[in-house]
Amino acid sequence: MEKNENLSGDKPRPWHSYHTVYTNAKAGMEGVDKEKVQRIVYETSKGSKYFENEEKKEALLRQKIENMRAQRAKLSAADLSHYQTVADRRILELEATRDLSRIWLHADMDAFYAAVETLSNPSLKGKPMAVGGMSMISTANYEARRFGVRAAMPGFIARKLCPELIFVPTDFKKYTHYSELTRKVFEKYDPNFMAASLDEAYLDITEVCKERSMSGGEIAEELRKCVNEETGLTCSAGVAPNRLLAKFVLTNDRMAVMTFIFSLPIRKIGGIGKVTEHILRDAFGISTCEEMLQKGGLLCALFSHSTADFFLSVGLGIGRTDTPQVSSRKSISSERTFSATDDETLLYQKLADIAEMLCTDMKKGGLCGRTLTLKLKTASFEVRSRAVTSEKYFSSSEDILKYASKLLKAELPISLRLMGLRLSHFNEDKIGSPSDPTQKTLNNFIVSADLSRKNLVDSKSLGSDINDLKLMNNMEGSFSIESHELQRYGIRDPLDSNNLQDLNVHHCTSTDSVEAEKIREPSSNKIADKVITKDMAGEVSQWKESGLSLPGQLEGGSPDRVNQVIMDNETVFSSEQKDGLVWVDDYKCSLCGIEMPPYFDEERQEHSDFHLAERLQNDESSIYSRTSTPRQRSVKKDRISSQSKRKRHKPSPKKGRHLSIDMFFAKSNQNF
DNA sequence: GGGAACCGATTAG
DNA sequence: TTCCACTAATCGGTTCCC
Repeated sequence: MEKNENLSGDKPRPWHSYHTVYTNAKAGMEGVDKEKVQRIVYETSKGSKYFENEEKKEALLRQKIENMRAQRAKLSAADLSHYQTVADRRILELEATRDLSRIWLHADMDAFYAAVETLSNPSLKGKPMAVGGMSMISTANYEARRFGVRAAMPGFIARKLCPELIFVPTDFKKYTHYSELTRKVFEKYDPNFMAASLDEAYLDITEVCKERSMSGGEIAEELRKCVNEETGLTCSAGVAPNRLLAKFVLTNDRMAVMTFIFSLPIRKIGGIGKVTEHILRDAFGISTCEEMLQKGGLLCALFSHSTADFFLSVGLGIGRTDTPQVSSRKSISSERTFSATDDETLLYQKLADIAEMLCTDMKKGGLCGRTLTLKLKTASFEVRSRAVTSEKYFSSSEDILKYASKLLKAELPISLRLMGLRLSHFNEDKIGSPSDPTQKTLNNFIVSADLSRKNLVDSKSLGSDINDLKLMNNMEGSFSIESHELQRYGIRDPLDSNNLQDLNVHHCTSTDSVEAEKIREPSSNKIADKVITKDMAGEVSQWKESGLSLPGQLEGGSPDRVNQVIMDNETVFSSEQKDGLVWVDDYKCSLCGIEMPPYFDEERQEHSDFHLAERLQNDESSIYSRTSTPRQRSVKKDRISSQSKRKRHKPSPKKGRHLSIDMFFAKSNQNF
């Protein structure tokens, strides 16, 4: 059946062009009929929205690669010579940092979740089994892997590959228990070990090796036995001079490292994923780590400092050897997938649920944040994010939902299959402690100063003459004036309904100072109803039609909350009175005499904010006048909504003509 | 020009 | 029958304000 279809197609083997990660080698997948797996995955996916989106992404990647090839072709002989010199110098500098004095061990539990499930239900032994569900698999045991089934594969595809596959739902309580048992073993070898996940850890075993006069390999063997005795589970362990290579077994000898790394495919390196692999291979002909060094000049010419640095380090087999300080969490998020819908009532209800989930997690960690990011995945699998930063730190579900609703509202109408909320920019203070924006600003100042210093140190060793590389990013493509550029010149599209949204956000934020104070009132501490009723949804559309901001009732429905919200509304709609401003004859400012027609809504509001700010500045008792004026805030928010507007006109600015050299390498400087 | 905020993209488990 | 998750981190680009 499948063969016939393939034969009748234009291309004899169309699945070959469908790049998935499922055919990559993974433990237990040796001998898998890759072509068969690839074909089944293709046939199962073909025609779906997901598939179409993947095709779009691949087309963009091909375009990006073409673009890089074109840039590469533009380099003159002089350029190439220059960047080769840059690369050579950088290689020498990196080589000077090589540290062969440490021994790092990487422990990785074998098919962890599946193994734990088999331990608690021995009847699963020997049968193909996967932990997860029809939508996604977390782990597959080795019996299932022989069929091509693997982690991060949708369950329904896995079932096509292996019809007798047994599905076991995830049970994190169980995995956490076993994880703790393994960590007790790890602690014996390195009290400061780095846990990479529930089933993975990096250990600096240098001291243990010295104390016991044992080699890294011997310690690794002992640790594996110990883990097995304590948990009944098996694990793999690699040993190397640094964390970049700790998944392999290498001695602390430069030649051993270089010999090994040279023939190593780049995809084996942590931080190099599917996209980077394709770019390096198709644009530069780089497949092995050795080629990273051979083509170092090109990499320095066409990539950023840090990226080129990472590539050269990979070519040299140099990775991190220090034990980083325990870093605190930087963000917390919650997201949920559901059947795609454009029903606004339903979307607001789901948003309220997610806000509640996030709030619960925030409370567990005692966290407060001030930047809320709304993540959206459309019915066609396009992913977007929209963020807003508040002057004050917050963690209540009411506050989360308030900001989230504003962000979502700007995207409507839309058909979504996923929504998520992330809170970041944490306050170090715990919930319940008095909120003092001035103090927090100071904290932020100290933190950012530290970060700046760190970045400075990190980049100090880089050659400054690579700075001009950034020019390369702007070389491609022609320019035309688009919506965002119009925005830049202060020209607004009168037909853009989002101008109203700008106004909405503006109205709300211009009163943030007043509202923020109110939110701290005891009444706001009460838990509000999270579910938006149909009636309330009706109000949503009413407010939408009116082009005014969402009233707070829609963001929390308890009577206590309603009182507060009414007060908020008063502040929203009467801020002009509060600063004493009246538009004489609906035209002239009563305070300074400036003339502004009634339809200059936004400009009028900003003008009103100006007077309000002026007044607040005179009021020394106002803490907000010491940190950020309403004028400043309103401008910020205006920018936020402007950006949203731009995206709506041009959903993927990076996907169009402005194909610059994007960043590809997260984590590259962290773990290695 | 530097910094902050926002956004999209990549990676990993 | 089911039809591609969730959490976290990071980086480069862009825009805007000071």
